[in-house]
Amino acid sequence: MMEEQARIMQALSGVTLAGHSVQGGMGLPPPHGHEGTDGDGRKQDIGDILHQIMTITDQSLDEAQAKKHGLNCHRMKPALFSVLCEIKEKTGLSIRGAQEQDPPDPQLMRLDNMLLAEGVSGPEKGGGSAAAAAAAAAAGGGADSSIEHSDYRAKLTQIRQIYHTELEKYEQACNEFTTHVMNLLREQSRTRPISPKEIERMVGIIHRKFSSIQMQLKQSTCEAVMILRSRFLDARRKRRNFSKQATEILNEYFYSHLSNPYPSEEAKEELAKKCSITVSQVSNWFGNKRIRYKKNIGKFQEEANLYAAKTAVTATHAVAAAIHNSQANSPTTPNSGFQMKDEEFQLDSAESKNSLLTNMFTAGGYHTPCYQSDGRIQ
DNA sequence: GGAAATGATTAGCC
DNA sequence: GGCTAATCATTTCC
Repeated sequence: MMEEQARIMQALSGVTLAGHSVQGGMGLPPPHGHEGTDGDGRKQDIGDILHQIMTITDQSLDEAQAKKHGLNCHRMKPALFSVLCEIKEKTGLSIRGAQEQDPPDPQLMRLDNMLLAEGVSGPEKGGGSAAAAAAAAAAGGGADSSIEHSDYRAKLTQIRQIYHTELEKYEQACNEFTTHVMNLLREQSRTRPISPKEIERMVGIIHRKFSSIQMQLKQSTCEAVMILRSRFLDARRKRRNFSKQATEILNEYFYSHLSNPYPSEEAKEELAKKCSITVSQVSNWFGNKRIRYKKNIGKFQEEANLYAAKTAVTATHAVAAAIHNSQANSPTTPNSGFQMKDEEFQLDSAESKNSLLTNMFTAGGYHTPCYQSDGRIQ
């Protein structure tokens, strides 16, 4: 009985994956200690070794499989196998697995959260449009910013695509490798003691290895997003002057509301719309304008006059149109008396407006916007 | 190239 | 939160 067990043990230890029994089966000479002492002897030894190797190579797989099958079918094999499993269990080889339930990695959680927030991972919501919109608002509205916005989104979409492609590749590779290793271990479990727990542990190790690769991918993706974001936000400093038309609209409003140059939220929105800029840009503009005007009224006088004249012309046109309409609608109204030359009216109203504005910003003038003690215009 | 103009940012105030 | 005042950074003008 004991003799038989020993024979099986020897056979099992000599069986390799391919099913070839190398040392015990083929009877190769030991590597040291039996070499020939002369040259001819050595040649003979090498020749023998080569011959034996050739024998191994020539040996059919079927034969090896048959041997292996023979061992597996041996009546003592299950008993011996369970004993070996028991011994292995006792040595604590499979205990480690229980301690490898790691808590979620905070670094990984941070990366996941960031990728989710930026719209790289998770369901596609326009490729981080919220971040892009926020950045676009800071960078300034208008056509240019919408170009930058779409540029940002396009680049983010690119990053997203690369990320998902790579992630898919990793997952596929992980699954393939896991399946391969599991099959290998299951196959080997027929010839050596491998418990299901051990296979599970091995799968866990593989998954952890692939997770670390995935983390690197996530880290790289986050870095790419950060670089893209910082580049995009840096564009804020590269300001562009507003269009002439926009500046005119803002100035017109400013000088026509000189006594109270604080547009309401609605007015700001309207101006923003007209000027193709953001509301915050309108606020910035008025903030700058108020302070610069206040600091140097004299310098802005000419500009004030110009816009006052413009406003007057616009108002005149509106009045003229109204009169024209009323005349058209009431044929009894006499035509004479209200027909003024635009040029004359422009001059008159410009002059009157000029004096009005001059008065507004000189001490004692009726419309002088009184600056409060803190400098605010009343 | 330097000065002036201009849009944006920031700290502090209310 | 909106405003002022100071300042920065960039663009425009000469």
